[in-house]
Amino acid sequence: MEIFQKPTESELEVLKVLWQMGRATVKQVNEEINKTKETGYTTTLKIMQIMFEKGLVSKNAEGKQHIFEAKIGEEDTQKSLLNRFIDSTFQGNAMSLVMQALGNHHASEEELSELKKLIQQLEQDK
Amino acid sequence: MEIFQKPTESELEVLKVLWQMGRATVKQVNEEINKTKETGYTTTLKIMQIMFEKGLVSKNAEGKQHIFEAKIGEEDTQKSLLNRFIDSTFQGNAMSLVMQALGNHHASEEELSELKKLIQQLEQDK
DNA sequence: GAATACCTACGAAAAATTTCGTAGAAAAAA
DNA sequence: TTTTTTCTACGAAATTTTTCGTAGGTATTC
Repeated sequence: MEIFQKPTESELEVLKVLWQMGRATVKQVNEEINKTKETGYTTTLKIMQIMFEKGLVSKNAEGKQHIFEAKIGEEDTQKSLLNRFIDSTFQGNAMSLVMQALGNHHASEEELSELKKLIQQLEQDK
Repeated sequence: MEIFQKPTESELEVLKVLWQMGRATVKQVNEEINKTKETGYTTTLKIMQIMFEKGLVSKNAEGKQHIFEAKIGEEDTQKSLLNRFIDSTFQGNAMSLVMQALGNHHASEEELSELKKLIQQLEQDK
């Protein structure tokens, strides 16, 4: 993977909104972000402009305003960030991360059985 | 949790060395880091001084040199960073992270059976 | 068509992080 | 005791990221 530059924290927030909404204007993204954290319009705009330069989003003029879309997928991004995180924080030991995540967060029965299914699959693929 | 300030990337590198060695001088830490990435002595020193101010490490004069130790535990730190990561990148969805981590990284049979054991435990604790 | 509202572009300030040069103190060697 | 080596302290430069003010352009309203 590693096809794109690592998004910063702020950029990730923008991406989350775009993934959720599909396409959105700066105004919409900014409003969404402001539900969590007060941020000026031009701040969000600037972040999105930088993201455009980096190729993280696409822009499309529509009348006077621009419609933005994420150019990198949610799963791919998560995968890439996850790998980096495993390396930096868990010394590359993915299993250790899995165990900790399981231990610290409540899993529903459904989730557990889904997980078991995945494990069975992995065992078969040996 | 959330008892300590989030360590930066550089600080995490230092912590990793300290966790591994227990106690170490700046020189030792710097040498260890240099196996991966060229870094000047004073750079590492500065990082460690900042970490001391933040309370992430303790210092102990021993002769002219100082011996450092991590003041925050590896597991606690991992747990805290993991939670933050799950929130920022996986929208708080821990299971989704677990699935991706399992899917992307090869797990040995041992690891898988250990994992199954953990799942059984979780199921019992219902 | 002038005034107003709404957007984007640009640049620079502010903040956070990383890097390193220089000075000076303590120890070791000569 | 002088010289050299080895460390730490301090401060500032460089870099990266975040924030925002101001200018200018396009549409809308009166």
